[in-house]
Amino acid sequence: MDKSTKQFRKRNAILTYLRQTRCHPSAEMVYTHLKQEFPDISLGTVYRNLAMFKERGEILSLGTVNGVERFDGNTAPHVHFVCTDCSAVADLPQIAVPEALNREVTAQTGGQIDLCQLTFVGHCNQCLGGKTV
Amino acid sequence: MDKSTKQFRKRNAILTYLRQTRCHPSAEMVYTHLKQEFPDISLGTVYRNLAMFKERGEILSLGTVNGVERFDGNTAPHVHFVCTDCSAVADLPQIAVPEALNREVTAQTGGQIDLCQLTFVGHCNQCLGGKTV
DNA sequence: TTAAAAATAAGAATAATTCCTATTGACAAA
DNA sequence: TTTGTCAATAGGAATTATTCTTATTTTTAA
Repeated sequence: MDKSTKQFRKRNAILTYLRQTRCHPSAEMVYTHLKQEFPDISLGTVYRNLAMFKERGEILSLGTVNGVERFDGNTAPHVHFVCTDCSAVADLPQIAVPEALNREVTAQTGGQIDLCQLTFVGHCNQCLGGKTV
Repeated sequence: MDKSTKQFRKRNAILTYLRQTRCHPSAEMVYTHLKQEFPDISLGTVYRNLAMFKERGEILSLGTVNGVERFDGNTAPHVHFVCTDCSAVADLPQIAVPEALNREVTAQTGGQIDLCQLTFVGHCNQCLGGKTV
């Protein structure tokens, strides 16, 4: 199976876009973007493929922001900042998630940890009014 | 304004339940529970009051688990474990969120941090099959 | 070219949440 | 006690995000 053929054009475009962008898009945002290259793409295709990639662990769901699910093509562990005003999601690559926690949590719960999400929620500089007076 | 009057019976019952329970309920779960004491309560009332408490910072939204928003009456910073199989949400009071991070994130983003959410996502002991073979 | 399989489009269906409007309950003034 | 007013609520309609279904298209293989 050569996944680079035309057969998977749209599917691949979805994954490629998620890996390139830094906006942590929603299904709707992915749809709007791909519409430029594929005017006949359907929202159902976007949802279906996002669910498949998520299932396979090729992308991550960041949970919902103001009621809309957001995705991230960067599966490496990193931290996010969410602005509840404009719904922007930004990476905080400088902040490290303490790694030892996974083992500790596994020990405490007796369960299996798939991923660890650290998210700071607040208001971004822009929404606060721009200049820090 | 005396909020302990009959006038706010249902509103207070919602907050009281959220503070007492440890199940991190959804709006539906709150509704089902309060229905016992208030058979004529409506789901709209639950949603409206949850939104109000959240707005005021009296409760927290933990984000969605399998598409359903979950709430927490415990506003003290603490960590959660989410099972994506049975949608259970558990507290991990032993695990501390590194406090110094808030300042660091504020510095990096130039924004304002309202809260910091650390969530471990995986499968609980029970859903894994119970016994650790 | 034809058949079979996978991917997709389109839109219907569903589920969670929000909105709207009439009703109820609380309280103060008469 | 009655009446007026205002906030809280019930009930259901409306909305929105997401999933499901079915027919069509595309791809690959023969």
